Formats: sequence, structure tokens, C-alpha cells
Amino acid sequence: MKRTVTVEQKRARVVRCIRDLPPGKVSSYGAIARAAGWPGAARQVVRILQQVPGLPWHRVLGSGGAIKLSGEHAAEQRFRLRMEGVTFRGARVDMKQHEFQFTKKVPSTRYPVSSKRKARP
DNA sequence: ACTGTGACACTGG
DNA sequence: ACCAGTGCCACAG
Repeated sequence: MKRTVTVEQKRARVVRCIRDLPPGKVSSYGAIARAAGWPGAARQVVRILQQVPGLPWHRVLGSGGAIKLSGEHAAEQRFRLRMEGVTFRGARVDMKQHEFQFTKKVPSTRYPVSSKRKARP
């Protein structure tokens, strides 16, 4: 039979992953998507963060621990993270110390990019 | 059906 | 470090 995983189910898994982030620990959009078994859905993680209230949104960063928000929002995120004891290395979070390790995570799910050639008319 | 958008990820120059 | 190009997925118009 067909598995037809609905978007709703994927969203639910993403939400769970985000809720699993304990204070002082962070993750990234892409890592959350992979941990939720939905590799490549970083942009969907963003949507979910904006739509679902009550999530620890400040613990989700861009790749490499970069804050992808701007202006006041970025300041707010930095503030909240510092309040939880998260340390920074310049403008980015020290992932070495604060990246949360999801036990699950899809095995060797490399980003499906087949560069090797750029736009070639 | 098609196009543009977004708190993204990656690679290459 | 920065920018450009490409890939990704769902959603709004």
C-alpha cells in the first residue's frame, strides 16, 4: 500500500524536533528538516516556525550557527540565546558547543546537489 | 498550470 | 568573507 505521507505529518515531526531543543542547545533549519526525516525542507521549517506559536524559535539557526533574521528580530534572538548561556563566535553561535544532537537523523543524507556544471547553454 | 517568494543549503569563483 | 547560481518545498496569487 501507499505510504502517502501528508504534509501535516511531516510538519508534526518537524514541530516535535523543534520542541525537543532544550535551553542552551540549538540546531539549524536544514538539520531540523533532516532530523524530521524530511531532508531538503529547510524552507518548510521556516514556515512552521512562523506559523506554530509556542515554539523555541530562537534555537533554530542558519547553517553554521548564523542568525538569519534581521534588525530587531536578530537582536531578540541573540538576546534570548545569551540568556540561555549560548556563546557566540563572532556573529555566529558556537555550534561546536551548542548544537543539539538528534538521535534519529537520516543516515548519510547528503544534500542532493549535482553541481559539477553550472548554467551551460 | 505557472510564477514569485521565503527566518534556507551548498558549491564554486 | 561575499556574491552568484542552483536545488529544494509549500503556498499565495
